[in-house]
Amino acid sequence: MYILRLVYSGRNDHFVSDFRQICRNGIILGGVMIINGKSNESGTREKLLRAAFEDMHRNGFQGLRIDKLLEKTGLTKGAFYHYFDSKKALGYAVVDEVIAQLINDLWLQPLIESDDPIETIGSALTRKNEAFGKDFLVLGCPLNNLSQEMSPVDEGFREWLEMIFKSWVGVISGALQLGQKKGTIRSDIVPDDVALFVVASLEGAFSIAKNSQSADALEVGERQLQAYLNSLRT
Amino acid sequence: MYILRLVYSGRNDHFVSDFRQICRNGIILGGVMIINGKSNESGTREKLLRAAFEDMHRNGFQGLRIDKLLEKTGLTKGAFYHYFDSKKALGYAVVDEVIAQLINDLWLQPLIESDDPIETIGSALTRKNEAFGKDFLVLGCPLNNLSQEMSPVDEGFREWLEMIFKSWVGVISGALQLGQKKGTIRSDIVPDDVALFVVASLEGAFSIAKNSQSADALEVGERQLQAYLNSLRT
DNA sequence: TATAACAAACAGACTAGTTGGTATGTTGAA
DNA sequence: TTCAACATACCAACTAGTCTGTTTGTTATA
Repeated sequence: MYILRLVYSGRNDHFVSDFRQICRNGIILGGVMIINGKSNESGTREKLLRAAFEDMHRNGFQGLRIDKLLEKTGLTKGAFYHYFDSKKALGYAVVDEVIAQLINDLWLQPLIESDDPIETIGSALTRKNEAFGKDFLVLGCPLNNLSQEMSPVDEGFREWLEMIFKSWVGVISGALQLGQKKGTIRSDIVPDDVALFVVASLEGAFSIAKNSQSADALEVGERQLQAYLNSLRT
Repeated sequence: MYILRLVYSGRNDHFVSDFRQICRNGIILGGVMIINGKSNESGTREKLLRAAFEDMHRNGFQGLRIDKLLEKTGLTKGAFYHYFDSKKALGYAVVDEVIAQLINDLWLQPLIESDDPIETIGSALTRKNEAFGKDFLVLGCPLNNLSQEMSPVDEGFREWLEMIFKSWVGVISGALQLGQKKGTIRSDIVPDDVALFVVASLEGAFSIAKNSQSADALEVGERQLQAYLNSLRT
């Protein structure tokens, strides 16, 4: 297992090309880096991380209770504070090692390798629904949830999550730019703007689906998004 | 001041027409009703409500602290529990009397009276930015925030907020249907789906703007949304 | 191979501070 | 005198974090 670490440089053109390099090299390059880390042998840390992710997904970071986490995992305070300095450190680790990973696996990697961004986004939507069960429907997008909750409260969370959002938008934008170069995407659209709109409408649909606790909103949103994306084709 | 109370019937066609009636009559009709209520004379309740809304907007309902609220308003526990049975009752009241009101004033009423939905949605976006300052930018949409936070945690909140969302989507859909009848909106689009997509993309843009703490995302989102809406014109 | 020295990986009781909520008292107007 | 509208003191439950062990594995040395 590797630990993903994205650092956004702030310049989109560089960002995307650098990202491509990283994925080949697996090292720090330009604005983005991936640090290869080794997982803990014992599994205790991973157990805590996974359980914390689940609880945070359901109750938010502020709703996460360490005692409940330990009860759930069958571990103790000693074990917890051996691996994490504080509750906040655990939260950061979840963002760093779990949520960033999910976005990377589902969206970034496939898009970086893609020649047809619209087709790849569509397949990401499909894979999302296949990979994640009802939990993600009812509980919403972990990235969006945490961002909503923690952005006004904690600057550390906010910056980390913003980085992930920007990576996501940046990669979609890069894919659209590539499409423009190849002539498959209309040249009159602004890739950065469209990419942001894609992510926004997706997160919004997620949000409403979470509220209504049904797949309907998500399906409708994705269908409309697909229609919108198809209108970007030449 | 009146207290808005929306009850969604579940049928969109009925919903919209009924809603039109209510707004004329100000009484209970069909699936939706508005109950005229009188505000408390003393102002203490309103002071608590307003302060609670601000705190909930910033910290969420679970982050709202009664003690802090009382400190802020200069009131005491006695005053608080005189007007509200519990913290949750206060939360419900904020949804019922503040948030629903905001959505109603900004979106529902204007759209119900509108002949040109696309133009009206655009003007709502403009008015939104004028009426609400930076708070709404950094703190996000109150409806979306609370929905995100409370939907998985408390069924009461969830249902109330879902009702507001459905009213919002329903009214947009109704306006689009009217546009279709008048021939100003393309007949091949599905009003319900488009309406949901509008709300979703708007909430998503709000969400990302909140995370990045800048108006950029919101402006981009709204611009893209406008472009999308214009493509629905005949 | 036996053993001392040491460190990582926990276990579990305890604490200081916080939180929503209650019980009882006071006051001013009708 | 009655009652709404508060004020104040207090409580029980909860919560992140600490402190002091104990067990288990590793490593150096005789």
